[in-house]
Amino acid sequence: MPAEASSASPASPPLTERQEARRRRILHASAQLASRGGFDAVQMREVAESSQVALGTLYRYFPSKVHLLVATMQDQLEHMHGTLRKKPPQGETAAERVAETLMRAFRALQREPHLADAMVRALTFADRSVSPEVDQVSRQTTVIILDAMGLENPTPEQLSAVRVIEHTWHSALITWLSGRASIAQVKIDIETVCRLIDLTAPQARA
Amino acid sequence: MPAEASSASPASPPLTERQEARRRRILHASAQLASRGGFDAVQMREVAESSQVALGTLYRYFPSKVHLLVATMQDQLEHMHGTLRKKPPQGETAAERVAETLMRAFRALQREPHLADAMVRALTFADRSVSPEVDQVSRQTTVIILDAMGLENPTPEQLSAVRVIEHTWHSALITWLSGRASIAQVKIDIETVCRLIDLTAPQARA
DNA sequence: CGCTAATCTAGAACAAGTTTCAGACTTGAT
DNA sequence: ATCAAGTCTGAAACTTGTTCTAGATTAGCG
Repeated sequence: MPAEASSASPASPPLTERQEARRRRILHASAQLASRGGFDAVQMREVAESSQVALGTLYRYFPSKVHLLVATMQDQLEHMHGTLRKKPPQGETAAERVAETLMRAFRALQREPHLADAMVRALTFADRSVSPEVDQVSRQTTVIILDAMGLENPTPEQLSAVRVIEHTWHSALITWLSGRASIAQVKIDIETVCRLIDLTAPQARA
Repeated sequence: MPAEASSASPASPPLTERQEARRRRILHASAQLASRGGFDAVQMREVAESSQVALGTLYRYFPSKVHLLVATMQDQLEHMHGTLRKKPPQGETAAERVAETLMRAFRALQREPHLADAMVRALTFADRSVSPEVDQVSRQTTVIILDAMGLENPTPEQLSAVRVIEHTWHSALITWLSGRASIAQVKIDIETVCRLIDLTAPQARA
C-alpha cells in the first residue's frame, strides 16, 4: 500500500518532497497548537512561525484557518481509522459494534479535548468553500461506521441510519465540547441512535 | 399573557422602556442583515449603525457576535413556536407528528436561508461562554418536539430519543446550509431519526 | 429642582484572519 | 549551465470582532 496523497483533490499537481515536508510541518504545528488551546489557540501567524513557513505560503497550502483545521482532522481521522482497524469491535450486533467503535473514538478525543474542540468547531463552522474537504471527512467517517457494522452492501435505509448516526455523533460532540452535556450523556445518545441500525436490519420491516 | 422578558437570565435587572426598544432594534437589525447575507453579513459595526446604537452599547447588550445571533435565534424560535402551536400536526403516530413539525420548521427556514445560516452557524460555533443561551435554545426546541409528541411525562428513554432528534436536526441543517445535502436528504434524515420515537414508545421494550 | 450613579456615544486602539507585493529562491526544460 | 515560470519569504496593509476611554445623557432619588 503506497503512502500517497490519499486526501488530494482530483487533478491536483503532485507535490515535491520539500512541499510534502512543508505540508506535514504545517499540519503538525496546527495539531500541536490545537492540542494546547483549541480553536482559538490555532493562530495563523503562529502556525506559520511554528512550521517555518511564511504566512503567505501557509495560505497557499490552506486557504483559510478552517481549511487548515479540517485538513488536520482528515489527518487525525486516518490515524484513527488505522488504529481502529487493528482491533475490531467485539459486540454481537451491528449496533453494539458501531456504538463501541464510536465510544472508542470518543475516548481518544477525550485525551486531547482541545484538539477535538478545534477540529469539530472547524468542521461545523465550515462554509460552502470548504464543502469538498468536509465531505471527505464525512465519507471517511461513514467508512469507519460501515466497517464496524461489517457490511459490504448497505441498503439505502442503512445508509440513512448511518447518516443519522453521524449527525448525532457530531452534534453530541459539540454539546460535550461546549460543556452542555456530560460524557455519560454522550454515551447514552450514541447508544440510543445506534439502535436505529437494528431497526433497519434486513430482516426488520419498514 | 404578559409579554415580559421570557429570555432573561435569573436576577437580570429589568430594562427601561428605551432599553427594551434598543434591544428590539438591535435584534431586528441583526435578523435583517442576517437575512441578506448570512453569518458574514452580520457585522457588528453595521448592526450598531442600523439599530442607531453605539458599538459599545451593542456590546453591552450582547457580549459577542455569537451571543447576538443566538439571541436572534431565541427570538425567532419564539415566533416559530407560536406559529406551530396554532396548527398542531396531524399525523397519527408521535413519530409522524414530530417529523411533520420539524419539516414545517425546515420549510420556514428555507424561506430565509441566509438567516438560517447565521443562526445555526452561531449556535454550533458557540463556545462555553454562550452555553446558557445555547441551552435555552435547546430547551425551547425540546419543548416544541415534546409538544408535537403530545407527551406530558416523557420517560428517560424518550428524552434520549428527543435529544438524538435534536442532534440530527441541527447537524442535518448544517449539511443542508453548506450545500452538502439536499432538501430531500434532510427530509429523509428527519424521518429516519423520528422512527426512534416508536422504538421508545411505552409499550416497546428496551 | 439638583445630585449621583449608571448608561450611552463617538471614536480610537488593539487582535487575529486574510490579502498583497517586491524581491529571493527552486524547479524543470532546454 | 541557463532561462522562464512558478514558489517562497518578509513585511506591510486591510478587515472585522472586540476593548477602551473621555465626555454627554439619562434615570432614580432626596
